[in-house]
Amino acid sequence: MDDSTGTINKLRANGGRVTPVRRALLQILSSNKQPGSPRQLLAQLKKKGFDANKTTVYRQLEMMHGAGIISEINLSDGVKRYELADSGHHHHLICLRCARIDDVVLPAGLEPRVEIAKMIKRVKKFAVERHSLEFFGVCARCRE
Amino acid sequence: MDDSTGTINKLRANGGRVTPVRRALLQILSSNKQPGSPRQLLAQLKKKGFDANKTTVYRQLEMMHGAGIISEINLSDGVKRYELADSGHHHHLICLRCARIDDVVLPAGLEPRVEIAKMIKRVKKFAVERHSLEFFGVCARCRE
DNA sequence: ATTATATTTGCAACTTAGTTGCGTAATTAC
DNA sequence: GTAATTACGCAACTAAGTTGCAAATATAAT
Repeated sequence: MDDSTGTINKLRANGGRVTPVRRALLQILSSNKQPGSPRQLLAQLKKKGFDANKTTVYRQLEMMHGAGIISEINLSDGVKRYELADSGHHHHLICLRCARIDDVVLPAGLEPRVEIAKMIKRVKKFAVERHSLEFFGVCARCRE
Repeated sequence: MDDSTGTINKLRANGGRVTPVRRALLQILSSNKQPGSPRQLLAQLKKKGFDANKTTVYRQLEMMHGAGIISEINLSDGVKRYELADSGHHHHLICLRCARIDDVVLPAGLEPRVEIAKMIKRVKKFAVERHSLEFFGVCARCRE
């Protein structure tokens, strides 16, 4: 009963079957400290002994993303990254030197959700469903 | 003396030569209402009678981006888009139905730059250099 | 437990974005 | 106008991501 039990139930709830590859992928995602690219996740699967195929990984990620189990992150390098969705609403700090990705949770007052969404609806008649906010800069380690 | 004159000077200032392709690209970028992908920009070039090559377009965009003449936008579809940098700091509204991209300028109070950057430096020791904030939702036209 | 059904998987081939090396062409400086 | 340098076009390449289909396997029904 590790961290991935909850997400496995979510899988079942979405009519998905519980296969070894899926179980392993979820376990990997739940133990990863940083969002992983399909390529990295595939490598991690192989390290675990699964001779998985990239097609499978892409399909799993797509399915789990659609089911809201994982969320997708787009940085500037053209590679998608995935992390468990239940890690709470947060944003990312991307280090321009070492490429490390850290999380940051903004205090409610600074979170751009509510007020800005209202203003955009009023001025632009655009209904915001979600936003992405990423910060690029230099991390603590690289600044020393 | 159209809108692209200024950017052509920026080109010269950066040691760049003024070639027909560059002139045309800048003209296209300055008349585009939405950020354009390399593919779109190449198509626009061809429509103007330049039998340009995609390599050239990629190289131009990279160079102009490096020189700060244009800025790069990364959405969720794995395609980079470019717009003139001197259009002022703004964010994008991306319609999930029609894929149209609109701009929005946030009032100073709602702009996540200053306060959040300070807080991130304090708490995470991370020095923010730039941020990207995009809103995904449904545009006015598609909501009717 | 066994079987039937539907989903998942792996493979190979494909598409699209973007890159690299190099010879040719064009711009700028003289 | 000529030389030096930069930009261009082409072809070949890498890497991300997709698609069709046949074989494998998880689930549900017996």
